[in-house]
Amino acid sequence: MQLKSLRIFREVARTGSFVAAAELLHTVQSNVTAHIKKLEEELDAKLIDRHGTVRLTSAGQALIQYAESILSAHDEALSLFQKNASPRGYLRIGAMETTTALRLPPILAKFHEMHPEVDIKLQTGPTADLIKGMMEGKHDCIFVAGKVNHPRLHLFKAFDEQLVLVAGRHMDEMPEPHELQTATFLAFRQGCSYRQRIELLMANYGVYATRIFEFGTLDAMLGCVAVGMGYAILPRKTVEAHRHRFDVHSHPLPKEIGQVATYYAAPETDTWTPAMTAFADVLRRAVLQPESCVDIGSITKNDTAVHT
Amino acid sequence: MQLKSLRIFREVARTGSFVAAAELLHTVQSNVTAHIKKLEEELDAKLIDRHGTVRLTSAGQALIQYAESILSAHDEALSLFQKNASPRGYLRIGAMETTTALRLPPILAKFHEMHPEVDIKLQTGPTADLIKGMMEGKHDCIFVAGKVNHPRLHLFKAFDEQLVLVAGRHMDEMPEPHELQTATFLAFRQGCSYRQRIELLMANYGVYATRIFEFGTLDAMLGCVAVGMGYAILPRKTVEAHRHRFDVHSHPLPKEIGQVATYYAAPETDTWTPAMTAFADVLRRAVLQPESCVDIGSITKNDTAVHT
DNA sequence: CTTGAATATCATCTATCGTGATAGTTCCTG
DNA sequence: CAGGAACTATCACGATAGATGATATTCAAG
Repeated sequence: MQLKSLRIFREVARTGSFVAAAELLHTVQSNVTAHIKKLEEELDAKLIDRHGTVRLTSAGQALIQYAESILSAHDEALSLFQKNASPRGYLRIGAMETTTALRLPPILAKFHEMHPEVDIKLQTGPTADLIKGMMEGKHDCIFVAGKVNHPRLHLFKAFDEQLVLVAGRHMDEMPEPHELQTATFLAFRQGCSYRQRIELLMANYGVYATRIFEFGTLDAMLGCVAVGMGYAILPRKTVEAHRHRFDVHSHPLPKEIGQVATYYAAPETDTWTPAMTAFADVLRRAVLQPESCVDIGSITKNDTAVHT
Repeated sequence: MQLKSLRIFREVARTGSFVAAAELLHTVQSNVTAHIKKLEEELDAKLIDRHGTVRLTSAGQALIQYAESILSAHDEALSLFQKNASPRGYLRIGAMETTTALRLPPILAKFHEMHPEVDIKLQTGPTADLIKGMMEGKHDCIFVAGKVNHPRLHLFKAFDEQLVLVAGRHMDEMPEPHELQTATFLAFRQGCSYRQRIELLMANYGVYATRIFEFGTLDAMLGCVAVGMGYAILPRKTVEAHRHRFDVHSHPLPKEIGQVATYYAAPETDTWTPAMTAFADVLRRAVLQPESCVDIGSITKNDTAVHT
């Protein structure tokens, strides 16, 4: 059985005529006859009663239901890959907690506005998990800290983040090494690249054993930092965006440690669904012209200006 | 896009190997490659990541969902026509009110017991409507009074019915012509063949204008006959089956009028669904060996023997 | 770097499909 | 009932696409 045959069969059933079906499907009548005949032979049942008026037999009526569902699924599948059509289906994005909180909302909003038929599935996790997840096909694309050194990867820098040391008290300058050595650090769970920065920072100060508490969410972490539980390392914009809710203070990290880029990574473009292509377009445009998107970072900066 | 290609694609996705898929589908590896390649060209997207381990890309994962639904519908359609498999799908039976009430229950019960996966749709109506309905494809098969003189019809006698004159009072012999002439007859609506018998009977008696009330259901008709509203003409077994509920009396009609056969009619066998074939089998067996089926007629005959 | 297992490519043969001409229906009309 | 119109079936042929086996290439592990 062939999809072509089912298409022809359906058209014959709809129009009630072999000739009409042939014209609508841009072929000739004899071809219609041949396809119907082939179907009938395969199923060993007359599907169409051709005595005078063309009508479906019982067998034909039984088949037409399945033909409809097969063909509609087929049409849907085709439309999913139609390049010029509005993209549909799923888009499974993986992103770090901080990126999700700070950077993605305006971009996702813009994307959803432009392509409302795409179902977005956003999953957060540390960089290492995200990369693994994408390799295993669990994410279509990911936002991670730093470059991913993997061949055959579509990769571009999405955001520049300035990391700061966050504490519950005001800091005029970086804390002394001995102070940091005994301090507790709050970080996301294993795999978060910012966490590696903590260790890098400590190493700079000659400190190698650090006490690190793990947190799953940004809110929990900032809440604990605010009450003085310890230090955290986070993007400056993230801290600023939340400062109106948490009484936290920050101090810039040395440039070579504090500068980190968030990259957008996805498999090669020829494996993309149209939804992924559309998302990459929106993302690229938002990154190049940040003004065109609502930047919640800048809004909250103004907000918090009142509080600081 | 072709069903074959989707089958191959699904198998590759399941097994994670071109070679394994080829073996399972009884073909060669190069053919698998070709089909996948064709799909990828048609959709203009890489569906499978062949680096080391074979895995679906985002595009592949998007497609596989549709492939599954297309193929499962296809498989269902095929199984519907599989001759040796247990029949499934719909069976739309049309039958006269009296046949439905008296003859069909044991047969339908037997059929349902043997083929529980078939959905039976039983519709009642007068003979003329049933024939029209079947010609229009609304019924798969019908039970009608008398032969249907149409070529290309599968037709066989299912039941012999003995028609009787039914009244609310006892009749030692046929009522006198003048009695019948002024009487009211109760019949099913236009198209019922038993109704024609009334007119035939009247003509025999030289009566041409008869007063006929129309009823939609057997119960309503018998109820009205019981309270003396008029006469009815019905199969003897039908009357007997209901006599314990209605106080009605009957008298045999003259043989040439009273003898009527119920025929089973369906389009030619090559238009049948397996469900229809199975039903015809059950029916034929029940007709040939009435004992093998529970005969509600005979049961109620014993029941009513107490009442008469 | 080599090896083995897997996929891609290629040439070839075969089966299938689409086409146009023609033959055979059915139904309507006079 | 004959003739014609409209439709479907059949057929032969050319084009296309599919299946196959041999061979080349790729990839990852040792």
